[in-house]
Amino acid sequence: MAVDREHVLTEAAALLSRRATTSMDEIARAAGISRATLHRHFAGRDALIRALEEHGIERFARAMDAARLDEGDAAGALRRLVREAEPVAGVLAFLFTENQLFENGVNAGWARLDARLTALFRRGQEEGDFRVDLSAVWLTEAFYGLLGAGAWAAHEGRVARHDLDHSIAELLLGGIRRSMEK
Amino acid sequence: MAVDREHVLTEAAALLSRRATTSMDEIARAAGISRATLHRHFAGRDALIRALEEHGIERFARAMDAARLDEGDAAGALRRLVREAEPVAGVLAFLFTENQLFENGVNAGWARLDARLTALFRRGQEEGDFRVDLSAVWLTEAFYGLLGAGAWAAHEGRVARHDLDHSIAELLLGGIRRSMEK
Amino acid sequence: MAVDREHVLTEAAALLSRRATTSMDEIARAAGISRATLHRHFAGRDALIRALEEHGIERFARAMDAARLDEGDAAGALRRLVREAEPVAGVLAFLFTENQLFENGVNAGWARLDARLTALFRRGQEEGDFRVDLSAVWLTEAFYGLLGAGAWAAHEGRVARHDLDHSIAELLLGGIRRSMEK
Amino acid sequence: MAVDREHVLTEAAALLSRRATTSMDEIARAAGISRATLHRHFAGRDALIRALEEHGIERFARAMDAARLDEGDAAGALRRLVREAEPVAGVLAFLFTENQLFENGVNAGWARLDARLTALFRRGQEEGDFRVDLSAVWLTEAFYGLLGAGAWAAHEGRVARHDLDHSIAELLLGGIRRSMEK
DNA sequence: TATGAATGAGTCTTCATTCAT
DNA sequence: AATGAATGAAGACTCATTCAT
Repeated sequence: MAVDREHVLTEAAALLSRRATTSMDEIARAAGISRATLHRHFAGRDALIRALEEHGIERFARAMDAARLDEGDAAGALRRLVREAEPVAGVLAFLFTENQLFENGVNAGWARLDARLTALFRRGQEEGDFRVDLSAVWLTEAFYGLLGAGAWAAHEGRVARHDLDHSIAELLLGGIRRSMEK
Repeated sequence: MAVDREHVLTEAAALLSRRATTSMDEIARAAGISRATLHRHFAGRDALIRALEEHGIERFARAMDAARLDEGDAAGALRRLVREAEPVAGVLAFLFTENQLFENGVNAGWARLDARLTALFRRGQEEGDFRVDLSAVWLTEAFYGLLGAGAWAAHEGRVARHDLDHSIAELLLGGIRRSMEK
Repeated sequence: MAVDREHVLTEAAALLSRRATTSMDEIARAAGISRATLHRHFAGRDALIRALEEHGIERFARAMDAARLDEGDAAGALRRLVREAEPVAGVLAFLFTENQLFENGVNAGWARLDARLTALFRRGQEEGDFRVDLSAVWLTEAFYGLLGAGAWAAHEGRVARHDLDHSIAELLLGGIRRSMEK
Repeated sequence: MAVDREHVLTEAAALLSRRATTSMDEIARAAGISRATLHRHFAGRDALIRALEEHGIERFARAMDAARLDEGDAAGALRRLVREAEPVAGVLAFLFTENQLFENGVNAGWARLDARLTALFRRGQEEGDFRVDLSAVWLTEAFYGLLGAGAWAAHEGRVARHDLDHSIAELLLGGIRRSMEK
């Protein structure tokens, strides 16, 4: 009965994104294996988190690919990205708060993804679709923040998972205010 | 009365917001007192976090008062709230992440603050200023998410602290898209 | 199954009987295991003492069984009991001193053993062998007291362990005074 | 409001004889003073216990004096001693179990009192009143053991304090067995 | 390969004691 | 003289990790 790394990572992400101090024991139990086995598959706690990070990067990269960021107008691309990235929101939220990793700049993968996202916002600005008084870098951060808030709200049952894409994308694109032209 | 609880809590908030596993020793040292003294003032780690929660609630409540949420139009009130709440953003973000507390529903204080915030959004919708396709509850969550993202971005130096209020409030109110009427 | 709970308890009893403040570390070392392992087997100091109590109860109960309290005359039964119970005397003495446990009335096991002992004394009284001006309850307490004193005296080298049974049983049965009939 | 050392010692004895690990804080509170004040009057925990020891020695010595051990037959003297010593039983019991002191032989006072007690038993043996198959040293230990058991039984309400002298003295002198000549 | 058992390292917590008022 | 406050030292406890089966 080979252990399914993917499964373990998913469980780990679910737990760690809710409580950064979740113990190896809790993770192992949630994955249905023993602590020792968990250690056989991931050299240690750090390695597990590293793997989680890589897992998140990969899934987020896939979401970006699937969203075809370069096609059509920036707003449409952003909408597609929200839809594709939403399932990864939990992991992203964890990695977002797991600041040590970021501080160490351990993983160049993130920088690349951040860059792609920032590029999307910049394209929107250059094409005249997005406002320019909000920096593309800030919009990148805000994207993560809203995605995390959405994941959390859905998890807590405050927002219907069905509405999530719309809730996030529309807020991000149009803001709260009722706009005149509508 | 040499030890200032307020001071200790501020230091603790600063450290814990960045790393949830900060040890009691580190917190004590940052506050300029001994571990034993820290324990004299807060019965234990849990008690400290609980106190931090109460502290955050109180400061956020004060920010709400200072923002005079009921005066003027909802958008203006929201702008004022962002400005007043920004200094508390770090603590709020930590408490949000450290959600064990929330799960236990320990503190009714939060519910009350959430309600005030939701009421503001609802007022905006009723007065025709805010769009109604995004639920007031979701906007409440999104507010926290953006506030947290802003605090983090500023801490990481990706957004100038000086721009923070504007960045958060404008994104929240107007969204990314360049609106026609401007 | 390398660690033998029985062995650990025996060592713990030996140490704690002599010094109630013996540290977990000392106990662990005496048992030949690490502190962490000690904690793995006994959830904490309290749990260890609780286990010690159960252990003492069990051993004392076995001593009672072995002494066949109901057979022959009460005096003979008492002599047999002293002989069988003597090895447990140390633990019993500790548990008696460490009376927080008793105050909480945690363990009904004791009550049952006390009752058996009291019943023995009562039988002796009813059969005309034991005096009736000393209550059976008091004799029960006195039994423990003398057993403890004996264990202590032997440990301190003031009484030869070889004489212990005789010293305790004879004092209990016949008292100090030289009796006429002998 | 000068602190009454005697009062503090009495409270300390009461607590420590029930639980050897009673903290300085508990003792201070029981005595109605602060921890700091307790430390002003007794240089430290050890000093307090030392003082307690001396206090116990003194009171026990007085009890011996009052019992006039050398007068009349040994049995009568023993009866008087039990009566006089009974109020000190609690302290004695504590000091009896507080073995470290004994092991260190810190206090020659005890040795002297022990010697007086042993001498009484020896006198009884020499005068033909006490049996000689139980060593005087053992009888000394047994005396403490029974006194302690009595104090405890009375405290627990298992023996009426009124019966205590008789219960202890009679058991010690005559044992359990109904003697023929009575 | 998988795991129950064991442990070193480090954190939390408490206590006796000292200090400043 | 008395005490609230502060702390060093020491013990309890937990966790990530390793070992032996």
